Amino acid sequence: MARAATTTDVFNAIAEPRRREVIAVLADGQEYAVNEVVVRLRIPQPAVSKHLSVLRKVGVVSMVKRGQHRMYRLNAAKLKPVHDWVKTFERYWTHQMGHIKERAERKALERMISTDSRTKEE
Amino acid sequence: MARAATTTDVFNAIAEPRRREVIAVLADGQEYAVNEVVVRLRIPQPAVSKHLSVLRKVGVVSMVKRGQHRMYRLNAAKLKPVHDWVKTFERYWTHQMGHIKERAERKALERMISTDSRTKEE
DNA sequence: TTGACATATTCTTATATGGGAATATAATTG
DNA sequence: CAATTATATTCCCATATAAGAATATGTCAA
Repeated sequence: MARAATTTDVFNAIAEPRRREVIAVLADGQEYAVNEVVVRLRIPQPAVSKHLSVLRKVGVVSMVKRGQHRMYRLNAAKLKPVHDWVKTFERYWTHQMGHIKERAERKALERMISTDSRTKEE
Repeated sequence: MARAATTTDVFNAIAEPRRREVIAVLADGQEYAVNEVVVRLRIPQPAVSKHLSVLRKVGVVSMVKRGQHRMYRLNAAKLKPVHDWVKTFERYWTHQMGHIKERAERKALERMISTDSRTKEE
């Protein structure tokens, strides 16, 4: 098997640079027609449609038909899992490293002591 | 072309679920030998080595040889770009939506007014 | 209805994976 | 040196793309 489907995993959906560009266009929370995105990003229309389609399947954007146009809107809430995940590491660049290193060293010591037993178990 | 290389793009590197699991093991900032990761995640050793290799190429982990072992350590700083990117959307789930919607509607109006001219230009 | 505009879909192709199996490389120990 | 332990690498395969071109579908306007 290759990778998890772009169409079911948000992390994968945003892994594509152009998809992030599309999201950037929608970032102000307004509705955009496909062609508006096309004009702004200078990416072929089919490509934009495809990327929007992927984003829609993951739920990162929503779409409503309006006459001749399909209006896409960002559904930022779907990005929260990514935020939550990466937020875990915030402390690594926010605080001075002092505390973290201390803790790490303490833990490393504990781990070293119980290494052999742990290696065997399960 | 397919997708941007996993080995050069952090977003892509973390798109793989198992890679995030590996990162989770290293999340406490300590050094871990490959086999420690193997035991903890119950993933075949070659797989772990490969994932670590990818993460290392992107700089998300660093490695030092120590005797028979290769110790890997998280280099969380490399995740900051992801954090910065997704942080942009924080307001969408943090604040009440009131203000955001107001702004969006105001902007939508502006845009509607200048739509035809913009569509033609460039 | 015909045409023009907006968007989606289909097909093809090149390519980048991830996994599994087997094997190679390295360092340690007896 | 031989055996063992720890890791990396290579090969092969199935598959999921992304891009580009061409075409289909849908909608509005005269």
